[in-house]
Amino acid sequence: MGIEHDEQRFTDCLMANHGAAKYGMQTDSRTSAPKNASVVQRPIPQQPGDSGNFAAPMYQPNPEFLLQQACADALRECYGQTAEPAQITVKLTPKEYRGQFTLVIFPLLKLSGKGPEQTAQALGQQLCARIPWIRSFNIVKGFLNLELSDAWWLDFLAQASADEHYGQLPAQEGKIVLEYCGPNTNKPLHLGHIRNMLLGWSTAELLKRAGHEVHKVNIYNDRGIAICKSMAAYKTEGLELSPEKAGIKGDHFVGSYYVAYNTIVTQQAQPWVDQGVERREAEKNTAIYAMAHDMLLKWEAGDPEVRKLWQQMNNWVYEGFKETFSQIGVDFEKDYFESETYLLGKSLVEDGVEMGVFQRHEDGSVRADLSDEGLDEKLLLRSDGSSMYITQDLGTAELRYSDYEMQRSIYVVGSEQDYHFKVLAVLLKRLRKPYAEGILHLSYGMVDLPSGKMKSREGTTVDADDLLAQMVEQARQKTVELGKVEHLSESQAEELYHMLGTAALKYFILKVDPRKRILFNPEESIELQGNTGPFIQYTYARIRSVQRKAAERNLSSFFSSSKGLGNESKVAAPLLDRALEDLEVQMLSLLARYPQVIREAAQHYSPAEVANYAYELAKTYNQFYDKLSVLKADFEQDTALRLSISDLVARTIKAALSILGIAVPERM
RNA sequence: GGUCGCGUAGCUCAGAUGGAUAGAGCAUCUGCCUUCUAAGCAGACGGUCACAGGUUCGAGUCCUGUCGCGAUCACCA
Repeated sequence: MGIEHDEQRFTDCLMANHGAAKYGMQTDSRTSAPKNASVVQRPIPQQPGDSGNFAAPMYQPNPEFLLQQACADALRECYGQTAEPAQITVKLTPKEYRGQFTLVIFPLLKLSGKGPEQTAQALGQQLCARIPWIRSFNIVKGFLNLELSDAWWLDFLAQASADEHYGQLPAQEGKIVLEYCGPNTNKPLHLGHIRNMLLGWSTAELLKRAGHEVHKVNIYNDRGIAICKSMAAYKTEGLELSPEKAGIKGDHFVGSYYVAYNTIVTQQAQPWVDQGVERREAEKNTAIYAMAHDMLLKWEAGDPEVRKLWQQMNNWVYEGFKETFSQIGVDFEKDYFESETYLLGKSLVEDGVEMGVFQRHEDGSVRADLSDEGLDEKLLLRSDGSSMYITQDLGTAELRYSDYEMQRSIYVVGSEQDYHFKVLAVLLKRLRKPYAEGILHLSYGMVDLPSGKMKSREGTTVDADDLLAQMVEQARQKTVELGKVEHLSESQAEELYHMLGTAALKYFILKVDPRKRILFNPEESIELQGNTGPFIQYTYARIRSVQRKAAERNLSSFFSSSKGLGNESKVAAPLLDRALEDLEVQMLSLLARYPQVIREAAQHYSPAEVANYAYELAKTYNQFYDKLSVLKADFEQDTALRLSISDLVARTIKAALSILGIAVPERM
């Protein structure tokens, strides 16, 4: 029996609706392997995307669900009461109690009509008697703690080991387009973009693991007054330099002119300010503002000279961004440019006017009255007919739908734009666009410095390239300090520093709930110990080291991940002539949760949940490693079992971290 | 002012259908490398879960109000 049968079996467990078999495999004793696991034969086809009570069909054993079912049945038999399985609360048992799953009894008292102790006792006995894979139960107050049999856990280990893509959920229907990054092209990327990119990229990966088809796209805000300011400053300073000549990365090069513009405009505006004119108004009187504004108008008119300069400066920026993307490890399937969508946006606004859902005012401006939605009146086209930020987004949405016909569009954009995306969704709905319903703003909190918000005009931003380089350098210092570079070639060492440095940064940012703000203190370096990326990487490297030694000594494991389960006679786990250790069970039950973690994290669009799980896994493994020797266990069998557990831990760590864009080293 | 979001240990964070004694890491202190990688493990210290009511057998979690912080409501993007 191969993998497919195993999958089928557990699908059956979930879908079956009568008989003892529905609770899963049958076993003959608590330490032996399942003897007749393949007896259950009820091929019920599982439709992809068919959710039912589960958002995703799961092939792994899902004890929580099985226990809910079983408890509902037990209630019927003990008290003649019917309860919805979904409404029965099954929780993971806290470590300080015996068992892995806990049935909360309190809500069932109305049904039983008995006290908590009595009800728990009755249900516990009923469950234990009927379900072979429940080994024992104990009652603490109103909580019924259940301990699963060792056979259950060994069977789980057998299946998960055989599954090369453990944790990959079955395919779901409907395409998703996920937009992230969305930079302006007048300055380099900063820490805020880093959070955006990490979140966007890893959410996309997470959704893929949850079975979705995801397309990552970028949108460049490549036109408008901002880039014209850089252009004006560049022209003012003589059009002579280039990134090559100056020896500066393209985006930084262009960004330096944006800074130069601000310096010049401040100087030029000073006389007016001295006379009491407000700074913003004063700046409009300056020569350099006039130049930038003139360029904006010429750009719209298609003036060849302005367009050429614009294209050149943008290209420099794209070259620079490309390098940063590659450093941080993010990618895009397709790029969108505001300059290519704003006209389409304008025409959509005109459509809206014709449909009567938008109003053209006397001054020529077009607005949408959204007051009946609890929003304000929104300006869509200025009185001079030029487009707005929102106009461009309308066009981009339309173009994107013609490219992908996606079911869901996810926009990874900061929470300061919550209002903007509310408006966008309403506008598209008014235009009766089929994709309006699928708009989802994945809103995240901003990154704060101890001094407050980052402001590019005040030069308080943390530059993305600088920060990455700093992290790599920090990893290098730490590694050298620990004396771990001896066996590495120079290029291997460099690769390791990059791996560790970016991991520290990525984990630091991704472990936080996306909705929350992050406080970043440039004075304090990002940790490399404790709850960090390198800690988890270290755990992986540690396991790999054990595995290398095991291979040298020709030690075999219970289940080999690469070979699968082989032929049918080997499907049953070897007999284990002892009970599992607590830490072994703890490790296995944690591993068994992985697919569920993926499913829930994907539902919440929260890579942070994956990050926290990976940490828990690594932390628990280190305890396991400390207390239970793998290679020097008393019996060969213990070594074999622990090698199998270690292997699954390593693979699961690797898989979970890969969702976060974190690579794992073989040694560190 | 309207709307939305957030207040958990000295600091940074977990605690997503309401469940047991609110958990980690950092920092401070104490142990553990002649045995699988000490970027580790074990332990100590540290909490009116902003405040006040309410719902419930049970509230950090749900509801109402108050306070504090932030965002947003532009012919900016």
